[in-house]
Amino acid sequence: MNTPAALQAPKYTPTQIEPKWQAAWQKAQAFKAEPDPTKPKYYVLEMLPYPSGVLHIGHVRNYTLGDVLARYKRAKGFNVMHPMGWDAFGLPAENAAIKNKTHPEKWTLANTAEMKRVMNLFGWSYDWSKEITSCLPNYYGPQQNLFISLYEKGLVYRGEALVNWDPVDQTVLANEQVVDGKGWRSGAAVERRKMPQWFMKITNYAEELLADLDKLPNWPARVKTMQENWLGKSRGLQFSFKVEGWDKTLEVFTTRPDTLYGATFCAIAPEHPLALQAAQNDPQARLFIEDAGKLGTAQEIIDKAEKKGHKTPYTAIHPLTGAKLPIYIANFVLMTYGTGAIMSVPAHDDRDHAFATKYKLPIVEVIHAEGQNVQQAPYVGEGTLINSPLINGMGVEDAKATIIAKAEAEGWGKGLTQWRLRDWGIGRQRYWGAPIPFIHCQTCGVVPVPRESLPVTLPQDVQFTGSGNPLANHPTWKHTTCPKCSQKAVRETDTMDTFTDSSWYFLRYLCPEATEPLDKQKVQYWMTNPQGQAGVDQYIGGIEHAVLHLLYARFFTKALRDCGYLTFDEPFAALLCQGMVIGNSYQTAAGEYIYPSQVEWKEAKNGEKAAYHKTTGEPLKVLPAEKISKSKNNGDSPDDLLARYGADTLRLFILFTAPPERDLEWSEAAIEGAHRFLNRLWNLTHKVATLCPREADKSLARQSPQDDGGRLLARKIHQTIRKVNEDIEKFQYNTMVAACMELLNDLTKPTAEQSPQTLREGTEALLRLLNPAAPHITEELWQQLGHTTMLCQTAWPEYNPEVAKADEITLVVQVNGKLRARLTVPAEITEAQAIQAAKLAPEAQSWLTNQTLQKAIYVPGRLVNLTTT
RNA sequence: GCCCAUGUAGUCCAACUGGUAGUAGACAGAGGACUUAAAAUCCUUACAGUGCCGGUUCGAAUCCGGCCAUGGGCACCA
Repeated sequence: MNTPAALQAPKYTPTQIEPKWQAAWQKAQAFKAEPDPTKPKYYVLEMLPYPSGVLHIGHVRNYTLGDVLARYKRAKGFNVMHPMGWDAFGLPAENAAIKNKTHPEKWTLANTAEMKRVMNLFGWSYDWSKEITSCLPNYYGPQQNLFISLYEKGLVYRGEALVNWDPVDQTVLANEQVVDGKGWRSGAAVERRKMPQWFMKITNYAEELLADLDKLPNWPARVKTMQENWLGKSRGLQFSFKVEGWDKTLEVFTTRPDTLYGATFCAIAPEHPLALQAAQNDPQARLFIEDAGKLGTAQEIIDKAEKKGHKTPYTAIHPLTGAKLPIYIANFVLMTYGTGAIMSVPAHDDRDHAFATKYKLPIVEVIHAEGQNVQQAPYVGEGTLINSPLINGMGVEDAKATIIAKAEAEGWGKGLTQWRLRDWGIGRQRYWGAPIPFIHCQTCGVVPVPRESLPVTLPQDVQFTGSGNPLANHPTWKHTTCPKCSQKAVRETDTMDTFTDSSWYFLRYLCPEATEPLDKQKVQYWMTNPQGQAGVDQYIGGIEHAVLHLLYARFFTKALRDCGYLTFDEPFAALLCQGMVIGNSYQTAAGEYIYPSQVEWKEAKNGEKAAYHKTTGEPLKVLPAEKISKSKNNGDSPDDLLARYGADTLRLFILFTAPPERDLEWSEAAIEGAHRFLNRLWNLTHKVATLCPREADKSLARQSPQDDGGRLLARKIHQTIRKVNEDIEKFQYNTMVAACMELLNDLTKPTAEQSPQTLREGTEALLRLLNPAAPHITEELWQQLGHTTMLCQTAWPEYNPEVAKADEITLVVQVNGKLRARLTVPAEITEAQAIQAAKLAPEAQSWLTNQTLQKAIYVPGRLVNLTTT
């Protein structure tokens, strides 16, 4: 049905129109956001990227989701804040510095420039004047200022932590740098080592962090559950064992005091003082502790490792029975949890059972349940207490209370609320992070850097050898004088965990130029709502941040509130966690990761397909799909796709291909479909521009077309407007795009040309609905249709419920739950009429004859289910 | 190992949250039209499926229990 007009239309060339409109938006400053009391505000935020240098498809997904919302809300009349920046500190820059001899700052800033270039090609509607870069002093300086406020509030302290120590490189390793118990660079076996460390007192806020989850109805339930489990509030008994052969008592915490009579041994962490004591006269114990240390600090590794123990000469005296319980040093007990020691009840705990079986320790059943044999498998459920003189016959809860009361009365223990959450260790022995603004003085101790001397900046002339901490190794940087006594002193050489940078960036976006860390007025405008919930109105980011980043940012908000910077409790009023984009990774025999674009699939002799390197032809190992990451190179830069299809196609495709929360295995297979759709939209609009002259002030609703085709088309248009509205509000962007495709299918039917005015209205509505998803082509076509105001400054279309209303529905007739007939009935049918119609439905008759009707279930607008006896 | 999710045609996904499983929408396939031919475009169209086992219900893709597979997190990757 190509009309001459459509044939004459210019070809859709994204490479021409996309830069044109990007320039137009920039010239109009269309996305600039400043406080405006006359408009409701809307703050859309996407998680800021780590500038690896490659913008991959996961970013494209994240930022397109946010951009649809930002553009939609602008069209709805909101004053929209939509900023972007760079989480620019972190390990990869330092690794690159060691590998390529480039300075981390040079490497990082080159990466941000490259990523910003690509980001601009996508037409995301950011106000770039709000950009922050966390590795620059104008960001981390204010952060140091806030850090000192937190210190003054008592929320920062020095403590000790266990770290992965690489004895060859003399450096602390991140968990990801430990591979099979060895340092990834040096290959040396790691040692778990205790180090002085900076902490933030997040545990002060444990109760509030838990309680306030209830104030976040617009967060995904799964994220709240994960945070709740992470906080891990539990009620239990902390008590002490007297120890034979030791002058101190052994403190343990248990959530199962009811099983106290079932305790048959104790287990202590390899770093426990009693373990160290035992090691003094026992070389075997020393070896065991050293060996346990090789597991490193990662919980996963410790949990999965074979449970091992070493018996000490000490015994703990059971507080109720006086029994002597052997004390084992155990590789699965960690000093950083609770007291670093546990009572072990093998009959009713999985790990204890495995341990007891291995070392042939007694297993004493104290909770009985039918059909359970605790000698074979532990039983952790409810039951009746046995073998426990004080509490025999009780249930678990009563028994817990009784034991706690007894311990408190006799003074050997007390009931206690325990949290799984530990304080946040924020110090890093690395160069590429915000310097912790403190000075160590021999006489005055640890002294904060005076605020007027901030920022404490990183030195530029640094050697990156991979050995030790570059800041500590720098010849002059750390030497300074004490701000209190003016004596010679040294700077702290630890830098901050990069999670610190991302814990408050959403506030600094609102006032990137402010001399104070935060401009209270601006923060107040953008972060609070006269009615409704305070915080970022919609935060969007990957599910991988469900716990750490989001918990730290929540903590920071509460801490800054208590320091007087903020007036609200929670940073993010609503949260959308997009699913991961995952992809296979490809590895050469040498272990190098190859980008998917470099991979070619060829048929091998046995008929199966195998992966080969495109240029070298070398066979590649295909690894299972996982999160696209910079270390695995399993995501291509979308540059190539952009050049072939344009930004609008990519945006539309990524929205269309799956609902936002769902994980997505990357495949380009369906991208052609999105491109085809835009081409059809292009051709239709050019046809409409010539066929259907513009009648500026006639709205479709008032026009009420007379003919049937026109009326049906008008209905479809208004149903689509309604659906797109609903879908955007619910983030169902995939079905939103599908609805637009449906409308286009109707608009391109030959019959649509019989109602030119409706056809034009429909095309215009479609352009407006698609604008948030595909902003460039819709702007261009809007202009082609004769409009002079940009779409990004045009209000959202309204739908008319009268026009959208259906007048007939399909009524399904079931007999005993089985589909037997479909009837077409008027939309406003009553229940009685519907049941009557169902009983008379011809196709249902054979199922109803000689049957006695029991009841009729009516679901309005849907079905009637007739049940028989 | 522990915590949290997910599982529907050959593929990606719909299914108004317990009510017609697909004339939701696409990709791929087949056939046709147009073309000297190809690409592009348009038209027509087959196939078949709720991971497995059990339960609740008039009715289950949807709720419950168990299992399997996949993904995310596990505190120094971000």
